[in-house]
Amino acid sequence: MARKAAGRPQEETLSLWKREQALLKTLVVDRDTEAWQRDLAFSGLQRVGGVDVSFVKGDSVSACASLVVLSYPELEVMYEDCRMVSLTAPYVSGFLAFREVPFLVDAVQQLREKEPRLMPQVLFVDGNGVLHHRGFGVACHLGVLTDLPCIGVAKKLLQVDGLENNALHKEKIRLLKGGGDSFPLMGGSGTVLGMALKSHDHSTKPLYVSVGHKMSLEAAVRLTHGCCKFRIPEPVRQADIRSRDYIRRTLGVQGAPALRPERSKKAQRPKACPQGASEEPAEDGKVCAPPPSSSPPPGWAGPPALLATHGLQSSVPWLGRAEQRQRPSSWGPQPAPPPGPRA
DNA sequence: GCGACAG
DNA sequence: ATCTTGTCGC
Repeated sequence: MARKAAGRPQEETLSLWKREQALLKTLVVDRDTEAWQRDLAFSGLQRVGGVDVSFVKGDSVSACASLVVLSYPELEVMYEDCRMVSLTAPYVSGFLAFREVPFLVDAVQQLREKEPRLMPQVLFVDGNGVLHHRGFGVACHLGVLTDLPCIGVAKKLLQVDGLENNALHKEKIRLLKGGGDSFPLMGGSGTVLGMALKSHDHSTKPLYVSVGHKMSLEAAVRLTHGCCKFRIPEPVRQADIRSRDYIRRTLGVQGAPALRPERSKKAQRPKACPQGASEEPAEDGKVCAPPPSSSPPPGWAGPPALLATHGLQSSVPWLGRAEQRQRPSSWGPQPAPPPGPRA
């Protein structure tokens, strides 16, 4: 039943994915768009989110996608959502978003519908933003589709555009003094694609931070440092820990290494965690900062419309209209895309 | 054959 | 991403 999401996609699929990335890339905003991002203490920032996808050992399709929201600056978990999913796309370097982003968008969408007040004001994404083969990594992709500020945080340097994890690079890392120290990662064209950040005093390996969406690199690096109790930013670390625990709990009992659809109905219940003593009626204009973030200009139909203009259909869902969210897998043994400028 | 390879 | 226990150190 569960098709394998293994093997390399056909060259034509990769070509379509590249076009999709190129189009959506035009929607990326690499500057600060929110007031709190420019404040030295991030005043106004109250909720930071993190996403991650963990995998089942011997299974190439089963995984757990998680979205967590933590309070800032306390960094305490106030919302957690873990769900088992069946991956449809294989992992291909440079196309990570097509494998993981559909489920993350779904998680954000569900939060937006059921607990809008817990919507994070920024999302930390496990992977790169503009530090990418074509300048559009998973953090940009998720940012554009959710319209949320996003920060790309990778644990390893993606060697693109002239960037190399060579002796010189390693030496620069060695020269980082304490937590918060960083150095720019300049691509061949002289553009700064990201920053290598020593996330805390006793960390040897740096973090590779890059802009995802709606935030400047400077603010992204500063906030990343501000969210690190350990090497990995707490939002992503919690998403990782909890998604792995979820897999252990789901597979631990009943032994068999198989997915269990019957039980998933009851198991995938997101939960809002009580925060300190804030269980209030909460009317709209309370202590909280203004709703999520700005919306696209009126008349703007969103990413799907842009793609349609160019004869493409979204490979991942979008949070606009329900009818847009149909079959996420359009790259399988499907007929043919709508008439358009194909090779 | 060799090197690269976010997660 | 995952494979993997104990061990050394603060």
